[in-house]
Amino acid sequence: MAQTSKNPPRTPASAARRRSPLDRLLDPELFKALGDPTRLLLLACLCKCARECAVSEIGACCHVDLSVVSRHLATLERAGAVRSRREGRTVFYAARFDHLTSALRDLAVAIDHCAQCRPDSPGCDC
Amino acid sequence: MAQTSKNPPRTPASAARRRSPLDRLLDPELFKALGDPTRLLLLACLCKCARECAVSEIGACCHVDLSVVSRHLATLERAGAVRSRREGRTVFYAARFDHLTSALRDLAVAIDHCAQCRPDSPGCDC
DNA sequence: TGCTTGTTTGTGCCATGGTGCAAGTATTGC
DNA sequence: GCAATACTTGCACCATGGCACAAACAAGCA
Repeated sequence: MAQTSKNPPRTPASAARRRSPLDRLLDPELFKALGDPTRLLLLACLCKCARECAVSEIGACCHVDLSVVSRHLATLERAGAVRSRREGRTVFYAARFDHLTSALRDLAVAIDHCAQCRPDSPGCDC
Repeated sequence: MAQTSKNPPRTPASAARRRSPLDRLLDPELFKALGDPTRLLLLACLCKCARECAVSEIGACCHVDLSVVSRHLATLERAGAVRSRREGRTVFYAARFDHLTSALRDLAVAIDHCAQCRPDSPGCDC
């Protein structure tokens, strides 16, 4: 079998062609969702509260229109950072702790793996 | 002393007022830098190669102008994801493995901490 | 001093996206 | 049904940002 594919790629071009766990974990949607200060503030509030919070309640933590808060929360939900649940007229949002931490830790593991791979180290799947 | 400040915040509004490790770790600049697909591709290539790569070499891994690659690399460097070093005419970029993984792991730890804090659990600094 | 290579910076174009306001939808209570 | 509450969606405005092209800058070489 191709032993070469078990070593780190020699050039960025060959690295781009090769599939690795990194490609799945470096999710642009998640990082794009976390790239806005207002959204980070909302997410931080949900994490700190560590419970389900209503949209109107969450809106009190920053100075933007409630419609903007609603949109930001929807963006965070699409990215997998929070989940929502409707109860009557109220929609509750909560941080997805497990999903967030595993996404971060899995990525850290994948990056560590790349760092440890050397041209002469077998078993590399970077 | 204020025992209440040692419990999780009860509302998102009070959570926003409170300083916690999360506020420092949820860095918009880092996530904004990681929020673009082209930049993620460049970073992935640098991680997979696990060595210093020249700008022109890195440019071969995606189909955008070299000037765009240069700007993306500068953005990644400002965010702390990569470092650069000039050697003659050539500028070498490399992934900052330790910085990246510690940023991710520290954030995971802070989020975990929030998840475990309960209103009756003392010592909370979320 | 040119000439070449490697990279960055200036500029304009265009798409994306954050925002407020207003209108619409969903659900409950009277 | 009607009004009130809670949230979402439509829309217009504007700032940001990714992009290509061209020019400038940096460094080595003839």
